[in-house]
Amino acid sequence: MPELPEVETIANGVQERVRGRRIVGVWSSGRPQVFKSPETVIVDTLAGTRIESVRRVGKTIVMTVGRPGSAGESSPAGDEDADAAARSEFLIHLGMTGRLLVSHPEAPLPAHTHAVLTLDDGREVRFVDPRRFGRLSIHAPESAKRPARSRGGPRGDLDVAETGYRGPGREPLTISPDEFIALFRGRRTPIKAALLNQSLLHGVGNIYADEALFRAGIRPGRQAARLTRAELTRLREGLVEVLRHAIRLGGSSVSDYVDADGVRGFFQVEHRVYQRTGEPCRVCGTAIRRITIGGRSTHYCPQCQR
DNA sequence: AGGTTGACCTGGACGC
DNA sequence: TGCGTCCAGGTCAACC
Repeated sequence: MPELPEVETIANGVQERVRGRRIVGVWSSGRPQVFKSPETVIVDTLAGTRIESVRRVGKTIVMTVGRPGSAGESSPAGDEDADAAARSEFLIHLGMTGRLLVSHPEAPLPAHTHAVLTLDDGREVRFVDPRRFGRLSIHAPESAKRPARSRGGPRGDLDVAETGYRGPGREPLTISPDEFIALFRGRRTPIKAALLNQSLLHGVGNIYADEALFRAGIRPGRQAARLTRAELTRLREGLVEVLRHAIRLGGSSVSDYVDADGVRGFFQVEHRVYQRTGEPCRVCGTAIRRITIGGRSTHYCPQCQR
């Protein structure tokens, strides 16, 4: 169930713990389906690098590493291309059950561990995923194929943003109201299915899609293209509200799933409809209904959502 | 091309 | 107790 808020919390928690550390060893399990890039590429790319940052893009954790000694760490101004070449991005997708742990080496290795990064202080970053829906890969920087000069504008940090991993869709937390509305123009699919489409908005999964539709008072089966501007405006607001609320809750419990060696659940916002089939709506008391849309269980209040 | 469906996985819940 | 069955869902490939 890691969706945007959980992934954001984990990325922040891992970054606090490992930023600036050097990766002195890389181990992988050899489970083929977990590795979207060849394991040898992952090992060769990461070994000996320094962790510069860990951030979230959609549902993906992006670990940016630099190769010390080359231009990576601090190069003279005007050498951005060399900078980009010395930098790589390690993409970690947690799938359904993936966890990214920062552990001391003496902590027992959990079952279903697929990759371990050993840091220069002895700690380990461990990727654990029983169900193996998670994916590990190296993002090939686009600077290599980028045309000589990208369209004007200031250089520097912007350059990193342009060449770095951008994800398949738009960011729900920063997209403008007009751009949000435009995403659904002409979409004949149910709004619930459109919310789950990562090439439109990335980061929204089954839980927050249901919760956002409830807050906006919209039935999940409504055709996306038929929603009014007012409804889509409410939907964006409901989505941002529930995502931000979950991120706030996650901040206080981050150590439970970044530092823990045992299995812990992700934090739960108090769901209003998700997995509350048959229970009374918290607003009107009507029994929450469950249907299937796009092969996913979908929960809504037949009274509050129209 | 947009839309829809099923496969991939395993642990946990449930029924008998 | 133990076995079988079903369900959870993010993403991708295959199909319409």
